[in-house]
Amino acid sequence: MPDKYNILKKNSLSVTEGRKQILNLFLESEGALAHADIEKKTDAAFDRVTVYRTLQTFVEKGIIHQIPTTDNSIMYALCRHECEEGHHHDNHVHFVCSSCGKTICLDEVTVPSVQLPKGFKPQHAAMVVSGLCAECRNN
Amino acid sequence: MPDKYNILKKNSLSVTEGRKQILNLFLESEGALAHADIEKKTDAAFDRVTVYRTLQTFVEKGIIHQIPTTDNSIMYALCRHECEEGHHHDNHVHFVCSSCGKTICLDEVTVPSVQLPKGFKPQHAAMVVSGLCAECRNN
DNA sequence: GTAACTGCAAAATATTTGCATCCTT
DNA sequence: AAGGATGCAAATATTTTGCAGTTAC
Repeated sequence: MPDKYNILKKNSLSVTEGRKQILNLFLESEGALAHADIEKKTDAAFDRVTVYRTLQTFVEKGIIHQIPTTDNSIMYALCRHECEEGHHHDNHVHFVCSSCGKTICLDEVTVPSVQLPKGFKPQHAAMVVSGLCAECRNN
Repeated sequence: MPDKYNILKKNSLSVTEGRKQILNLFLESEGALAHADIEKKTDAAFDRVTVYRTLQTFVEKGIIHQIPTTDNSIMYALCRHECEEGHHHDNHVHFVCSSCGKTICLDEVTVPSVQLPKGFKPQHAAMVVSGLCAECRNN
């Protein structure tokens, strides 16, 4: 099982209180988190700037990945599979529930490849599906 | 061919100078535009607030659609096909060139459907592919 | 001890809201 | 004339930067 300490060490990052707690939030959360979520969940124990910098560092190291949104925010989620610096493997579909608002990584659903028009050279593809999650559907 | 006046009329919007010019930008542009692009291209002829409100109105009416990004911005592009209020048909793949930065609607490439885990009910899917566009590839 | 990390202050940017005025119909 | 749209001012929110002090190794 993933361990805060080892994840940080493996990425040659100093093990600090802030990084441990923020990483923990991701490990515990089933869904993706936005910058604002992290501030709330840590009860503003850390400076807003520290949160920005921590998220940026985690993305650069490939510990978390960004999920595109349509509302001027970015969602972040753990990279479950092997991610290295500069080489993310967040090649899975993301789901946003329009009822509860949760953003979930569907790790087992791979982004299908598409045939692009002549000349285009694809490097990365992201897919976000919105709708009702299993829980909200039954309410 | 699409006509500014008719597009606005059809959506029961008053035909004003700002709306005509902003709509024109979209009609002329081959790619998607961000709020900032519009300010630049109109040479700040309109108040920043007017641009916000115009974009919001256009999205609500289904004249343009939003393209999700991973950088705290939203790109907007014309809905080429039939879009009605609340019912967008922007069911095509978007391409972002990592070299020139352009965001392009690949109207002819449909977002493939994926098999979601049990219980999830999909309503809408967005797909953004990044890589090199046809032009940048040859440079 | 040194390099890396954090917090604070402040600047720069971006977005929203209210209201008076102007324009479209 | 009436309702809708715009511009301006101002409040709010978000993100970035520099630097000094603190912490991890």
